[in-house]
Amino acid sequence: MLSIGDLSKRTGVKVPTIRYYEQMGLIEAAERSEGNQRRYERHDLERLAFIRHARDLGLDIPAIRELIALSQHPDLPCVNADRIAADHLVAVREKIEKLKKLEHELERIISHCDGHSIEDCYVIRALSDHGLCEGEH
Amino acid sequence: MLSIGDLSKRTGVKVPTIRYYEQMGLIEAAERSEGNQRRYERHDLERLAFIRHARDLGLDIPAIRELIALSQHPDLPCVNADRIAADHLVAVREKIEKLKKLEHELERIISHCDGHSIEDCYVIRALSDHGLCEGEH
DNA sequence: ATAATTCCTCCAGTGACTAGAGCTTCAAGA
DNA sequence: TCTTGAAGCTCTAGTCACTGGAGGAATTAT
Repeated sequence: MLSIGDLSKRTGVKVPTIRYYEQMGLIEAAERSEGNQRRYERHDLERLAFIRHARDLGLDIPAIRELIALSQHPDLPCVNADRIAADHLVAVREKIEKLKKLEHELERIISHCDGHSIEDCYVIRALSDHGLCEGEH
Repeated sequence: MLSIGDLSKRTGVKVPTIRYYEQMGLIEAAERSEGNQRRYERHDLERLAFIRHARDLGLDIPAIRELIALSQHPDLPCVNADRIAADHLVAVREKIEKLKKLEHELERIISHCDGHSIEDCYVIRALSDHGLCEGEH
């Protein structure tokens, strides 16, 4: 039997976050001690590790809820789980593309600036005048 | 003289967002018509375009506030403006790196799944067992 | 003159936590 | 057994950059 603090230390998930996950329905409401404190078992440790891992991969809470629901029906086909992961991969790739464009644009703006006065500052000028940009954004 | 709706159409910034920027001190409180409606001029159009552009580049509101303040002192050296842009570039690069790791991990997880039942689903198994991961995350 | 559109302010919601107030329970040492 | 300090409890509010809606006033078009 683990206290919420023990569970937190073992998983690296902060105490308030565990309570938040309970509230969001990702973790079942834990049993309570006589004094109303949450008590957890191995089962909860695994569930929380699953959630943590999914969050680290950037999945949002509705997606995690769905994955948990799916994982409780071992006999179903796993296309839905695969779809969630694949959709997320697409979203991650889109974000990378956007950020690469930003990176490129920022590099260009910074490298054009000679570091003298604000008056001639390419950073400021580029922001003021979209015409100085290369890509569309 | 432009209404807030005109300004919105010309800049692509939504009406409530313009009011929000005013509240955040990025735009000066506009003059008002007799009936208390905001009236803008070319000056405001430029300011809003500047803000929009900076937001598109991913700069946050405090950074934009600082850039605006700097831009109003043309005689100052522009190292501070350059620093804001450079710091942001570093942050963008870090985000890209993180997302690339995620992309890689998701690709691996998805490609390992044979698409049969949840019981054997690699997506679910990988989430349950961090030991199946390659990188640290 | 009337109708349709746009504007106003104020308040609440988004996602995924995080922090604090004020109180209760637990665990360890004296 | 008593005490004390840490950890737990609930509830509320704050984060960031908006976004949306209610309810009412002003403006514009017909």
